[in-house]
Amino acid sequence: MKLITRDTDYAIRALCYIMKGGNKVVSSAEMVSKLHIPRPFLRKILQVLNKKGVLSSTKGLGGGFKASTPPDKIFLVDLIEIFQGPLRLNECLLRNMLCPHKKNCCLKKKIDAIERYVISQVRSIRIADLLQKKGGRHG
Amino acid sequence: MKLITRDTDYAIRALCYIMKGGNKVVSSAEMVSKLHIPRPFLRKILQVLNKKGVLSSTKGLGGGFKASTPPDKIFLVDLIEIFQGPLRLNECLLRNMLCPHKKNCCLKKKIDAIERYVISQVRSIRIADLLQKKGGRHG
DNA sequence: ACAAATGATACAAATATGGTATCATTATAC
DNA sequence: GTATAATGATACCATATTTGTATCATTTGT
Repeated sequence: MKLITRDTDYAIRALCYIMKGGNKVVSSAEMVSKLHIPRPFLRKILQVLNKKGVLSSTKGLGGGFKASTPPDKIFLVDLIEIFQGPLRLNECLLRNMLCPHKKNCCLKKKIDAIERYVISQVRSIRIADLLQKKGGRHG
Repeated sequence: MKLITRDTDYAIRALCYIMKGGNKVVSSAEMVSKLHIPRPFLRKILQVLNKKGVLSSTKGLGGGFKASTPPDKIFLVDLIEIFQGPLRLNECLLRNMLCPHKKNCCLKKKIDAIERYVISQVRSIRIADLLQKKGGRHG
């Protein structure tokens, strides 16, 4: 089970790279060569971040991406939800129908509690927290 | 992202069913009809639980499965690991090689902390805890 | 006009999940 | 000892998700 899938991870790396460069416009080509992410895949990810308003893009020669949100306003949970959908540990479903004992299933209750904790944690982690020199994510 | 996959969930249901019946020998056919789990899938799951020593089986007419471990000695984390492998939230891998900044990646550290919490929680949940009349999992 | 960049979108490979199918083996009842 | 009811072993398959690839259109700076 992965809390973070590869696209989310790549998105984090790209955002950190852009932020560390002082949020100047960075082309996908530069990020590909520095971060070693497959080019078409990274481009797709950047386009998603653009559409979601995390990044803004400029086309044409000298174009690229910059952040449209400061790094202390971008939370890990947001990126997870963009690329992986709502963060849920608890998909206790029988086929298509819901479990008939859903209401008072005590396992569900316990997992819900774990889920709430995990969400509260990833909600507290900001891109800004990942920019320290030690412990960076530059490649 | 699912903390518990369907096979783990079915395994829990089967174990609870057996335990609630006082740990008498129960056939897979009975559990299929009572728990509404696809027969070949449940059989496969029961065979795994047998091999792992959680259940013991008897063949032939009147045969079936009973628990070989009391319900307060079977932990959720064990079942998760049997069916889903080691519980890891943190599969921060670049292709096949490890991330070069693994050592002091601060995102990894944060996720590790979350992971430790989740593991401690699922380690604390026993089958016995899921057997209360209210909040049961009988179907 | 050309080149360098992104936008949009469709396709594809690899893996994980959820499930089937079949035949062999064992044990009980008669 | 044979029929039957059960599990054991194992191979196969369908679907969804993840992780990409490929292509062409559009925009912009020189």
